[in-house]
Amino acid sequence: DNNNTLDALSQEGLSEEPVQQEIEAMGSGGGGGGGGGGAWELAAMGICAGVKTKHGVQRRSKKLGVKGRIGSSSQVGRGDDNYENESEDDPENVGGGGGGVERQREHPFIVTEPGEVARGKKNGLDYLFHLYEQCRDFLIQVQTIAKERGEKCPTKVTNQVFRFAKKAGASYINKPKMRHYVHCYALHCLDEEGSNALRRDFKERGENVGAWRQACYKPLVTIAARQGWDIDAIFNTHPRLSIWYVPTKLRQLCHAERRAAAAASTSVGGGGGGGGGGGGGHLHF
Amino acid sequence: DNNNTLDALSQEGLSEEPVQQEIEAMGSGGGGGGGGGGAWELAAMGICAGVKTKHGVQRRSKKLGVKGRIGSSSQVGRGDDNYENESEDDPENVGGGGGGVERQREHPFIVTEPGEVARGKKNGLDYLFHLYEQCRDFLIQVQTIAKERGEKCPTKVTNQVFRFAKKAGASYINKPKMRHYVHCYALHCLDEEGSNALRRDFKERGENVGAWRQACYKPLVTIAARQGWDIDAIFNTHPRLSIWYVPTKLRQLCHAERRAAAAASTSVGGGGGGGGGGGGGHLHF
DNA sequence: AGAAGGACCAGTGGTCCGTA
DNA sequence: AGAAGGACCAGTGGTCCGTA
Repeated sequence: DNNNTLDALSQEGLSEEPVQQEIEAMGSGGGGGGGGGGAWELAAMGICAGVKTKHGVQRRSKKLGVKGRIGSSSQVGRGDDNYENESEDDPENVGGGGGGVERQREHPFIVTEPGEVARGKKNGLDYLFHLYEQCRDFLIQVQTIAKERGEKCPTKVTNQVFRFAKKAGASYINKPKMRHYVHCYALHCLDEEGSNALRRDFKERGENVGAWRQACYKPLVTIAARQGWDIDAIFNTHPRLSIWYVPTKLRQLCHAERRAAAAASTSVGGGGGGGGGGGGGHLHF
Repeated sequence: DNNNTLDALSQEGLSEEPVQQEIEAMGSGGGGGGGGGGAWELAAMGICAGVKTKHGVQRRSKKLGVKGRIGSSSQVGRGDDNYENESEDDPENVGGGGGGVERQREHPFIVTEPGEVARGKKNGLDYLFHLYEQCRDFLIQVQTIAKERGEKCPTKVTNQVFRFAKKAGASYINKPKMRHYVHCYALHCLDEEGSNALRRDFKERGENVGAWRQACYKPLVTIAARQGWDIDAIFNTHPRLSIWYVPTKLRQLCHAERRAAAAASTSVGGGGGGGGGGGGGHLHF
């Protein structure tokens, strides 16, 4: 259990000070939750904020060689987080540039068994799945604020939620990453046993994260087959999964496999009915 | 009943030939339906297409003095409905222009009693509400196609549905109009008796459509008050209303009135609990 | 003045590809 | 080579305002 704490703190080198302002605006929200959490929660919620960040200084002064975006830059919002003090047309900033301050990124994921802590500059899969739970918490907070203000209330993890997470200091959460692994989290939600088995198998065989990620599709398609191929219903029915958009590729795989199954059953007997299923598999990934 | 047919045909002067292609791509879809329809349906579905349009000729050759849009114009989609043969930079088309071909619009709405047919170059409110039912039909068709193709399936009347309606020949359906009167349709769905009474009242007093439209907000807020102020739940719970986005202004009015009611009950007794309600009204439109 | 709707705009879902 | 994520882009929700 102490290991968990250590691992959580290994993230600390990348976390920013949480922006309290938005958090203050809302009631508690969180509530429910269920299992997990613990040390994760502490690091995530910025409660470890007392610990100084190693690279903390330069973070805000970077500028990252931004290319001139079209539009936007008008509405400033109520946040005071806008630091646009340099003229956009300053010829010194255009083109080459890049002051040399190295970009910070999250450590890459490795395939870990359930409960296993990643060593070195790596993150484990328990941590990955924990990020999804954190996003859920952020969504609940956004929903609470929206209801209080009588505004439209998101039912999914939207851009607005990612923005909120970032403002709350969870700079390690971003849309491309979360979308990339949604189906892995889905398998974890829908068949934790199966998900765990897959993790052990891929770890044992020394496969990388990309291979494990790819392998998560197939069992999901099998689950969908058992439930009438309705992957949207499967997501929407599950309390923790319902807040995530069904990934395009998973939807396509389910559709392709449904077609293949239908064609097979037609060319063989023609019986038609639903039920049963399972069997071979015509998946071409 | 014959009058209905006549009135439906009065729309015919503005309807375009339906584009069958997309319609062929899908199964029947429609189904359910319930009440109304009849002659409306015929005109709407383009079954009267045999009747020639008076202004049919110039329709497609207009060009309407389009200002140069940014972006788009790239992806052509699978439709063959793209008639971009004139160079965008043709100096003769830029600026002044306008060949003189007059723009066609739908006749304006007037306040009519239930069952009453609008005379002259006007449309009645039964026709307005019928447009909402038509949009529902178009949505169901879009959903059917999406499911067949294994694509994301809209639950609301989206831009995609409006585009589909237009391609299917229902050029008289457009987003700004439908959004403008959503709350009027909502009242019609949620309290048809009340809606009918309001129509009779406003007709009798010779009020115009804008005044009637404004007056539709208040009874809706009263309904919301009775149901715990959750206007989203009220929309989503109703089978025909659930496909429409809650109008911003209606949401704001419900929120403002909820605040006012809460403040009043606090300053008087402090009792707190939900229930009852009704009473005075602090609405400032 | 009253009303219909083309056209615009800020912010979305989705993910590529320059980066480390 | 494998992976994280800034940044982009087509199409969305929302509605203003030039038009009739």
